Amino acid sequence: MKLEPFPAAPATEADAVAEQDRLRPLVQTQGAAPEPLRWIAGLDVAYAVDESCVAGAVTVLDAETLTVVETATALRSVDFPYIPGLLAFREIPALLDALGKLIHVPDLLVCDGYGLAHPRRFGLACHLGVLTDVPTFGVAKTAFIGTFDEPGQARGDSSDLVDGGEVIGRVLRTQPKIKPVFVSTGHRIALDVATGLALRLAPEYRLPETTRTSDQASRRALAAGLATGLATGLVTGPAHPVN
DNA sequence: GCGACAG
DNA sequence: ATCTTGTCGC
Repeated sequence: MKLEPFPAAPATEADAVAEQDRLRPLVQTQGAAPEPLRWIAGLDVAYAVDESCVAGAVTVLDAETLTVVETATALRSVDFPYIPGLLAFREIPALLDALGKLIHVPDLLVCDGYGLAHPRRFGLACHLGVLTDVPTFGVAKTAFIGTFDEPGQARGDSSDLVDGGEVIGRVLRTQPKIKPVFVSTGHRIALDVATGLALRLAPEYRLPETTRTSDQASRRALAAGLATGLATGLVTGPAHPVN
């Protein structure tokens, strides 16, 4: 897997937007399920209470059994503020660090958040996909942009997420009568394919096993890190506060 | 102008 | 995102 070194955090919000505009043309919005599909990676991050430190985690699941075969984590100091639409700039550094520690090469990356269903059609899932060139899609827990009709109440029911007259994602009910999740293409995979995979990854709970396991891994890594008093050896990316 | 706003 | 345990309900 390609692992482009994450460029220094943008110095300004405008620079970050420019970076997204520069990379957006590289996104591939179509694609069948990866073949072979053996290792599926789940990615998530956990923040310290003051959001000064972030723990990124990647769990690799066996595509057949959905059991975790490997976990990699990385701690970083946070060098970019949370700005809706620019989430990737604060989470990707830690996630790339964690991906770099993997022994298994993922055939698919499942992100926490959005891909094309983004103000500039370049959410975290697209960004990570372009940087790694691995098929990617995002699964978000809450609405961000777009409008949609309430999907049916059965597991597997879904409806289109629409914005500006185009379908940018899908609202998917992974469990009967349970609040749906939002699926959107990240890179090299079609929305229908991503939706099908997302459903497969959530056979028992509302969220895919990929996000459940990586969420837990990131929290453990953060807790362990804070306890170990890593306040000294934290990987600090080139500091570039915005505003 | 005002409010909303992935994690 | 994070602060947070038990508890009501199927």
